[in-house]
Amino acid sequence: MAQKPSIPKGTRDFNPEEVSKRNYIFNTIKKQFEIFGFQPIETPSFENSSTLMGKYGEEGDRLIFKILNSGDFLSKVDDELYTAKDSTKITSRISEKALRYDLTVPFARYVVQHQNEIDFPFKRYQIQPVWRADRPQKGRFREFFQCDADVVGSDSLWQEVEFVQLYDAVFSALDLKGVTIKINNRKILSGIAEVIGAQDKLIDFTVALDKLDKIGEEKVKIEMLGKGIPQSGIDKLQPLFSLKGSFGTQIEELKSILNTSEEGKKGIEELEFINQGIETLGLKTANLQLDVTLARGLNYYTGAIFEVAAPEGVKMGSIGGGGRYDDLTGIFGLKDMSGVGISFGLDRIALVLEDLDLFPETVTNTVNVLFINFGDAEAMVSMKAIKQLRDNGVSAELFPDNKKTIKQFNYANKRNIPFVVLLGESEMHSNTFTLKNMKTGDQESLSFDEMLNALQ
RNA sequence: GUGGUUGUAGCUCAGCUGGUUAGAGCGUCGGUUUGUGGUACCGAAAGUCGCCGGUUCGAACCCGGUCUUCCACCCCA
Repeated sequence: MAQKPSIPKGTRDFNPEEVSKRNYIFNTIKKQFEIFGFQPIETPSFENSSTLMGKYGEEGDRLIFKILNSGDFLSKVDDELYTAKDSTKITSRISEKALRYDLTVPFARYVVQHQNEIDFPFKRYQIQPVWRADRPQKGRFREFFQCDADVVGSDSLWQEVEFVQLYDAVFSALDLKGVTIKINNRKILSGIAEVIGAQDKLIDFTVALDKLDKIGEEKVKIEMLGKGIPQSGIDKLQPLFSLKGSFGTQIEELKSILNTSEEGKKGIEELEFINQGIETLGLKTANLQLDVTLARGLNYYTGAIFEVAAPEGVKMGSIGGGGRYDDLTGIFGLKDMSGVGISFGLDRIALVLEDLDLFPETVTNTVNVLFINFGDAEAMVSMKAIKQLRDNGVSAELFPDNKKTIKQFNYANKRNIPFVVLLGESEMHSNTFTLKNMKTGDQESLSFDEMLNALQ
């Protein structure tokens, strides 16, 4: 055997069974998106670098796959730049395009570019692959699918309520019960930072706070101190570390912490509105949980922040995330356009469903009936019957080669084909079909119409 | 990007402290007179032991690099 070919790290091939399973998830999500009134769009797999660079922070820029210019790209690099070996500067000269990193920024670009054709509020969904030059881990790939639903052009909090409902609807439809939808609000985080005198260190503060359940209270405090947050401020945070209980009790606790911060109070109001909406409307299988340590996507989120955790006992990073971004289209020059959206991590959801064995048995499509090949004369008659079966919506096929019957039966077994038709010399003469049920082993001699009836 | 980990037939793995022609199970293919299967029996094919280089009389095994796997950090779906 020659040297084995391979695929780049963090990418995957999908076999027929895997594709079927993934399509099942896609279709379920898509159906709910449409039921909720979202419309599909697609954007190119690569964008101008200038569209993407700088939108995800320094870390994000590093993880964007850059596409090398065509032609003699080095000719644009002068000797001085070349000798300096400054990767960042050289990159901007030799690469002007980059692979899509997420679906939100391209969507913002889309909205700005097509603002005159769009009827606002615009509810769009988008299911496409994205690429990140990350180091792969379990559930972390360099090419993966995101399923995004966003609304732009409305700052109504009913949208947030709707997105919580949408998460619940999708995960319920997938029979993935007990997911936790965590919610937080950027304004609360800003408010806390304000109260403890660390407005200018919001990101450092939240990054540290985000690690609370992972590294514990003490280490979080140490990290905050290290980032220059004063001890007096950290002391004020004390009630936050022991924040527990229901949505309502946590809100009360937050009110007392944030009573001096206007922004913080605004955040609390927003959370209460969303929570009240959800309490009244109810959720099918998901739980909504306030989590003040949740701090994702702060580079652009301005209000609500969402993250979905798999049901307890499943070891997996978040399977969904999202939030409100008042200023997103602002970076592309369109002011005062508020947006809010959520994302489903298809690949991780697939891993979780696999883990919990939640895929329906019927997801894998296989042909319904295989005709055994006994030679060209018989095959011709078989093909006529197959053509009629197909015209009637029955998936059927002929084994292409006149191999030993035992081989043909083995093939049917391996492909999980439920029915086999034997059409040999005697059937040809009597104008009948011997239909065998491969599960039960039963077989009977039928006319075409009887066979069609049995297979439909 | 940092630190660690993994890599032997299609798949899952074995291979003792480096020593002659690298093994097993499953799968594949062929056969048990090409009209009946998923279970039986017989037989066969299949590996530059991830790749490159080094140490050694000799390396799947030791050393270095590189790629890959998985994990932690970072970040994130």
